[in-house]
Order: sequence, then C-alpha cells, then structure tokens
Amino acid sequence: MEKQLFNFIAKYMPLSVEEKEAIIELDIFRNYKKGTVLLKEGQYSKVGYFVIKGCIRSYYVIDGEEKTTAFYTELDSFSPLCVVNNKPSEYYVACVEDSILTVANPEMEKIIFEKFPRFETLCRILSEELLAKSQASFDDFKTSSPEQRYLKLLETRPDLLQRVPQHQLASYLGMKPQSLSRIRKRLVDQHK
Amino acid sequence: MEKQLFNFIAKYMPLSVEEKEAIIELDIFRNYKKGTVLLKEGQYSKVGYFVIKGCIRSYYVIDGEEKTTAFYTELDSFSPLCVVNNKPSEYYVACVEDSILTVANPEMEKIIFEKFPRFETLCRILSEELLAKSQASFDDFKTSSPEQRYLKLLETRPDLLQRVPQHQLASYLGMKPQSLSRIRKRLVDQHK
DNA sequence: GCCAAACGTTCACTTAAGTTAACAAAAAAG
DNA sequence: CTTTTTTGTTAACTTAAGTGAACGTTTGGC
Repeated sequence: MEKQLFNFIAKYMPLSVEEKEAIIELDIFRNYKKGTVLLKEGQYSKVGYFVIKGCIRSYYVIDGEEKTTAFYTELDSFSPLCVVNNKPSEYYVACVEDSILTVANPEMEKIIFEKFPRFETLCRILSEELLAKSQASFDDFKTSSPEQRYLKLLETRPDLLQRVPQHQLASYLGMKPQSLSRIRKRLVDQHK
Repeated sequence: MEKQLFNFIAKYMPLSVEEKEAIIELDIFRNYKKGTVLLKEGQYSKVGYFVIKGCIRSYYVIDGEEKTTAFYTELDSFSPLCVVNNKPSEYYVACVEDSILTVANPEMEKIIFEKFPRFETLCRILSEELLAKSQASFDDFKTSSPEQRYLKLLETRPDLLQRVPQHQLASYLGMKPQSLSRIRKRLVDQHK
C-alpha cells in the first residue's frame, strides 16, 4: 500500500529508509467505502488527499443539481480550496469507488517538513507542476467544443468512462447528460 | 517598483532587510513594451513571471486563429508549463500593455532558497494557493453558460474589459467575438 | 426476488452559440 | 493627414446544446 506512494515520490526523489519510516509513522492511510462523503458544502476541512487506489470526485449542488467538476484517481492528489483559504467549502467530495487514500493536514506537513526539509521542496515542485497542468487542462477546455472535450477524454482518461456514471461525466465535460448521450450516438452513427 | 513586490510578499511573511537586498541583487525587474512577445510556441523557456504593472496574456494559435486563455495583471504570477515539464511551449505569451515584470528562472530560485529557506515555504504556499484558485475558476467555468461567464467577469475583473480587446476576451470566455458582442447587446437591451 | 430509485436513451421543441459576410469605427502606420 | 489594419457590430442562416418528458434498463435495498 505504501509502495504506490513511495514509487510515486521516487520519480521526483528517492527516499531514504528513515524518511519512509517517518511517513509511515504519520499513519495517513485510510480506507473508504464507495459513496462515502469526505467533505460537505459549508465545512471547514483541513485535509488534503492522495489517491492510492480508487476514485473520488468533487461536485457542487446548484439548484438541487449535482455538478461534478473533477475526478481524482490513482496517483492524483487533491487539496480542497477550503484547506487553503479557511473559508467554508463550496463543494462536496465523495468516493466514486471503494478507495484507499492518504489523508494529511498542514500540521502533519509542518512536522515532516521540519524533520526532512526535502519534503517541502518535493511539495513545492509537485504543486507547481499540478498548477501548470491544471492551467493546461483549463486551456484545453476553453478552446474545445463539447464534442471535442468528450473525444479528448476518450484519449486521455478512457478509464473514467468505465468507472464513473455518465451523468457525472457530462457535467465534468460541461454539458447535460442528454447532450453527452446524443454526442455518443452521433459518433457511433458516423462510424458506420 | 520593488515596493509592490515586497508589499505582496509581506501579506504572507514580512521580509528582513537582508532578504530584500538578496532579492534586489538578483536583478529581476524588467520593462517591456506593449506587444512584446515573451514566449513563442515551440520554445523551451525557463522563466516565470510576476506582474508588477501591466498585463500579459497567454494564447494558442489554432488553425491560424489566436485563442487567448489567460490574462495576468498586477500581483499575478505565471510560470508557463514548458518551464515545468521541459517540453516546447504550446502557446505564446505577450504583453497586452507596457509592463513591468519580474523574470526569474529555477536556478535563481535555487540560489535564494539555499540562502533563505523561508522563500521556498513562501513559494510552496503560493503555488498551493494558486492551484486551488485555478481549480475553482475552472469549476466556475464548467458550471456556467457563456453569458454567465461574461457576467462573472464583469464582477470579478471589470478592469479587463477596459484593458483588453474584446475579441481576446471572447476566447478567454470560451466563445466567438460575435457571440460576445451579441451577449453584450442582449444585456443592454434587457436593461431598457 | 421484488420494488423503488437511479441511470441512460430518445424525441420534439426551444434557445443560444457558431458561421459567413458585410460594414462601421477606431487605432496604428506611413 | 491619409491610408491600412485591427477591432467591433450586425444580420441571416446553420448547427448543436438545453429543456422537458417519456420510456426502458440497471442497480441496490429490503
């Protein structure tokens, strides 16, 4: 279980035995059942997540409708805005599948950063990278039509189509479930 | 000129005289004329920016058309994806106005982080914050119609409408210039 | 194993954005 | 000052997504 995490980190910096032990001592691994709500609108959460296994999603409830905006799967990390800005969360976070996550808060980070300053460098690099990638996805979204976004998703995250209900994918792609259904039909029809 | 930068940083951590001097010694302040292209598609740039004064934008050229995806103004910082992933840039960056920017690369950061480790903490916190905010903007975009996005922009960054050509705003809002023009007309008409 | 809820598809209709093109206005270049 | 070039508006038409509703299917709870 820790292995996935350490393999991931090793891509950036191989860890020493002491460093690995320090992480294990933090006791950050948690199991959640499908459907578990990790964060609710209005809550002041202080924890961020790293997905070892499974899938979680963030969603807003607007006029009684769920609007899914993100999915996080294996090796993705996610720190809700409320962790950063100390305001109540505007969205929910829930498990799409049974999941194994690491769960950590800023105090735990502080402890580990003081013992091993390299970890802070790692976190800085990771979040700079995630920021640039998040902006690139946003750019992609802005410059594409709904159909192009669906095709792009097929290329880049085909697994999501198997793991996630379509109506959640629809709002993730910025459209209504009926539109996604129609687009899929259109594409199938074209191919015959 | 340095004052804007130090005031901004002071919101996160007040700097000592030595720290300020170390930054000034890096000689990172630059003046650019309106229209200057800072980064071209295909280039491997290694520099990130912080806007002291002025406005820069990033844009793609797709089928010969410019697609503007972001504007950075006073106190915004921006590190292009190519700086992070070592791949040729997929987009351009240019000055929308005469601008004063700080320009820094990872080696300069390394030097300053080694002398003052607090700076790395600052950069980590800043990029975590920017990441969470970038995701929130993306969420907003996904869950809104073109008209709602225009109205949101009026609320959150009304200055952009004065500073930036409308056809650039249009692609920033994920629509065609004609559509933005129509939306504006529709809104004016409704109000009478 | 049955029932209710959730999910996905389809359809007819509405609405809004994309497209193409013409033209006006403003800004930059000479 | 005049001429381009860039920018913005408008209009007619096309295309695709939103809406509301019906219906079939799957899923999960009991």
